[in-house]
Amino acid sequence: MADKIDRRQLKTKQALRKALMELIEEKGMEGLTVTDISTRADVNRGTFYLHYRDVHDMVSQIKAEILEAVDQLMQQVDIYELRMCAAKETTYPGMVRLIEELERNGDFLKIILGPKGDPGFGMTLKAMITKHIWGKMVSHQAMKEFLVPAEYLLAYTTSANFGILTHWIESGMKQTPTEVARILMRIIYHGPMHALNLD
Amino acid sequence: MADKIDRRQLKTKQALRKALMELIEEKGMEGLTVTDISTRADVNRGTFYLHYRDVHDMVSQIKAEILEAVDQLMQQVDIYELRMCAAKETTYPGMVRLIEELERNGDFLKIILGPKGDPGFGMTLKAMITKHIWGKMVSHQAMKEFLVPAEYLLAYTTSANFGILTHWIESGMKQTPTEVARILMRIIYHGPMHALNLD
DNA sequence: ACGATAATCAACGCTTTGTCCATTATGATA
DNA sequence: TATCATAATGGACAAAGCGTTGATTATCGT
Repeated sequence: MADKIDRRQLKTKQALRKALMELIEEKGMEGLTVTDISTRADVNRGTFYLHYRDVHDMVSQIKAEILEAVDQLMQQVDIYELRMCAAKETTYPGMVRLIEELERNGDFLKIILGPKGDPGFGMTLKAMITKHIWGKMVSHQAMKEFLVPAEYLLAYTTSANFGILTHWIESGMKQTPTEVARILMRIIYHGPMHALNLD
Repeated sequence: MADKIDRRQLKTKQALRKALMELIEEKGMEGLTVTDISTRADVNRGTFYLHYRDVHDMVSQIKAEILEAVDQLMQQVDIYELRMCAAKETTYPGMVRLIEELERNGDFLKIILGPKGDPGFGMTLKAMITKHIWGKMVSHQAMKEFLVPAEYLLAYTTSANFGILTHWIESGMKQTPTEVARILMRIIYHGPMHALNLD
């Protein structure tokens, strides 16, 4: 962290990263080649190998950065506050911050979560949601007799909320993070049926 | 369809397909090579090209077959019967049939829906669920004022149910199709909160 | 200004690809 | 069963990408 001050490395890394994003957007992840990336970045092919082992390694590093940031923000979520805010029909600030972080990486996420992206990334995100949010909620309940196995309930809620977020991202992030947070909280707290206004 | 009676073609196709599944299971989709497949299948590499354009094309054909079958079964789902069965706490036969079809292709689905699989396949499946089941349900409701945009409600319910199915597949299909159908119908009809037994 | 090191350039052997061809083996059919 | 059609084989081809190397040049930090 301390000795990454050489501008030459930064410049080529930025160039490579920019080229990667462009190429992924144009042709998807499939058949993405080192030659392509370095050519597009106007960087010698050999130089690529001074920074990354291969294409997969490069993409992995970017994914790791984003996952790290998201994990930190999720860790700070307080379930009690979350429920309180939901009851009061206000948006929980921690959730807004989380969604803002997603928005910040919108271009990459849209691709990596899209049809030509990396399913493993989405699964890791889902696992985070379970770990930090829904897992805690369910375990908090006194272990009553569930009508369905707890693991399936977790799969349900986690997928549902993840689905909302990916829909937002894939449909072009037309709502503000605050609006998305409100949608999420309403469905989370009141359930989908109530959101349908059927009660 | 009528002129596919040459056993030679069938045999090599089967061999190639078997080899593909084995290799995917061992090394994932990444770096899957024509040479690998034909070698494993004990088939001349040139012969591969008599049947498929490349690896991607081969996988696509298998995906298409499964999607075709699933689509047909979904098309036959009758929402009214589905709701009736849910109310009576019985399992809707059409849904069981659907899940049985998934079970039949379990080995392939587990890989294609897994972390190294093809995200596009899952998205297509989700789109089918929306089209055949949840889309109809929501559009059936008189268009009341939803508390959240309808598209997000669809994203929620579709992802949720898809999440249950994938969890079942990824965790090794330990429940019978009938059991999964019951889990699905309970959560669908009563909502996740009721499934938690919190009412 | 100088030493360190990042980036370049050219070349290497290697693997896979997709496409040939002539030849052999096998299935369908009369 | 004999015959014709065609599926599969084996071998070769150029093209492309890979990962690495060594000598050289350019740029950075101090």
